[in-house]
Amino acid sequence: MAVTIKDIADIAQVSHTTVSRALRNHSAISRDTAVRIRQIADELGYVPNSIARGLKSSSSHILGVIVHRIDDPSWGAVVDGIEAVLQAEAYSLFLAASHRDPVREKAIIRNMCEHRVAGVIICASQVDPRQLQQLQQMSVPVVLVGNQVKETVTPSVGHDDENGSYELTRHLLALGHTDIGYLGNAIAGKPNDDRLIGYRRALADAGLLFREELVFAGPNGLPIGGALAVEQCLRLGQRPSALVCYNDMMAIGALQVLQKNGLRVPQDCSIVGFGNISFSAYVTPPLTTFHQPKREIGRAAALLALRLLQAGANDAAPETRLLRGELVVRASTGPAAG
Amino acid sequence: MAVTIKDIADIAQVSHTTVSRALRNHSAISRDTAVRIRQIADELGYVPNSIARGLKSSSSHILGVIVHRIDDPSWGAVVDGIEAVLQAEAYSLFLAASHRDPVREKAIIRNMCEHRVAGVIICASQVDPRQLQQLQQMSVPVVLVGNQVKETVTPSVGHDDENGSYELTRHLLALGHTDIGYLGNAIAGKPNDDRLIGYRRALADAGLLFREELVFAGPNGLPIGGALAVEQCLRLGQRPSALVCYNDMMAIGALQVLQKNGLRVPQDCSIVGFGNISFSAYVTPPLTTFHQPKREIGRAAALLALRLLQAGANDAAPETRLLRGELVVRASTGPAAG
DNA sequence: TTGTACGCGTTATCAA
DNA sequence: TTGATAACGCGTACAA
Repeated sequence: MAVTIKDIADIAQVSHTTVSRALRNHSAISRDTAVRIRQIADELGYVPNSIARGLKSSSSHILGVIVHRIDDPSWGAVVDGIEAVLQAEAYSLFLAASHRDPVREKAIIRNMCEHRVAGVIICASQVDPRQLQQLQQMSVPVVLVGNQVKETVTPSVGHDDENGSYELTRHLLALGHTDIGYLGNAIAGKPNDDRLIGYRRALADAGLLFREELVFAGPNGLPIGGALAVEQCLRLGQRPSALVCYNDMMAIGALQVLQKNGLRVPQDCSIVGFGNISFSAYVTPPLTTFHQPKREIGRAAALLALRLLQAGANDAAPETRLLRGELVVRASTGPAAG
Repeated sequence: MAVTIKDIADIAQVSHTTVSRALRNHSAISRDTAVRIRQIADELGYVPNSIARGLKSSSSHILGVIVHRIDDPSWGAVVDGIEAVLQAEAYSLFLAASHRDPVREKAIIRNMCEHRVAGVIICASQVDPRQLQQLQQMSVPVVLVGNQVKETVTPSVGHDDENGSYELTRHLLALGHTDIGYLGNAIAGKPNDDRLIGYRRALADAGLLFREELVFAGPNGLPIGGALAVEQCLRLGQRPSALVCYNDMMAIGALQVLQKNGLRVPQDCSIVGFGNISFSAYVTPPLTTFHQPKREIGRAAALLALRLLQAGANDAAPETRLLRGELVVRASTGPAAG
């Protein structure tokens, strides 16, 4: 059994109240007793029980974070940013992975409610609105990261997908490309839509027609998804001189397929990713991409969540912050041939 | 304020004791009242307070996990494996990142003690023994993953570094290589030592002399570390025909430098990594490496931790499990020239 | 400056 | 089958 303030009180010959106050630097305690009590506490190896404290104060100092997968290079940095803020603010982090399974997601949210988390940050999830309701009913503030739902009344933090895609496409246009394809992610929802919109807007701004036949969709956002999408593209006889990919992983998969088919990148086909995951710099050729400030997004989400739960959830203006990234030009893009 | 069993009791006109029993399927409760009470609980949206339950039962159903960084491709999968087991066993996961900072690490462990975690899993950390003592004093079982300390009395799970390195080196030897270099990680400690041992043993078994001048150390286990190590190697005029790298990230960095210097891989120099991170398959050429069953390691660590805390920490035989991986041959290795 | 008494939400013991 | 009461460890009015 762990040491309690009562144990300390017995030894110090005072009441447990006095011990409680002494350890929490309460004003109305004589210096002598405070010092004496702290020394005893140290000797006994006293560690306050935050479960008891939480019960009393009905606040857990825990934030829940839900991701799809923990070993996902695009989200690890976001969680790392969240964790950094929480650690600085003496909050703890409850992490759970939904694996895109609604049943699991429900169980996770239930579990977090049972543990009375002070807030929840949900990453890139198409959350069932009923789950959110559950949280709101317990007046647990929720912050979405990389919101995937169109109409949102929930505070969220993300990056400007449309802008990123616009800049990437503009980069290719500036290199003289006119036949630019888009390799999308069929299961991404809103981010994919937004990136497609940015791509189309850039084309339009350059006075180019949008061509439906240059848009392909992979079954997921992994290298295999990019590989399948580009294979479909090649099979249909399309040979765009440049490809905008939903993300870096898909671009990497597409890159491999192009090279396997004897196409040189960027001489025969330029290619851009999205996200600037660390490995995008290490493929051959290094990938031109759009940097998402992931750690910053995580930090912003955590700060927003903390602010919401301090505000008492009453004046929770459903704020949405979009952080901007920046174009990272590497060697996978080059001038259009001819 | 959330709904409590007392609220339910008031409405159902019973005592809160009865409510507690009804909700927990206690035997001595009439079917009628049980059903009635459960219905009221549902209507009110009752969610049990596990803080209160934890205070009463002095068990938190929380496991703490400490990693260096959350966005680390080598550890994400381990944590994902841990999380999967915990979720299945209705445990929650407390995640914290130490960033190799002893001060942070201390604060993290303190925090976990305050939250009365049922157990702690520490990943790849050179933990200060005094911290472990703190945990043991609270009789919190600890499981190490990828133990970095030589003499261990703490249960741990890991992979067989020496064996992996041995197999990789043997693969190169079988291809006819005799000048094989080793690019180590200066800050890795035991894993690096073990991998070096495996490399040396393979050389010895093949009747080759170990040559100190073919061993180089990078300042870290990142691509830049591999790049610096191989640059040092080249600068010193050494031209091994094959390189064994501490891990995949270093191998990727080294690969880039070799190619930048006009050396073809594998024709001029074969190279192997370690770990089989997902991206090792997507560099050019795809990397020959040694697969570590990371998710399995995570699962094993979680299961071990749960077993220890159920055993009551008395008969905690300091078990050490080493999972074996397997050689993954890709295109970065080829026959020795000549 | 210190102590008494109570409550946070739940479970367990004992009695009815 | 149900209820009254105590207890988990801590914080805090209120009293001394």
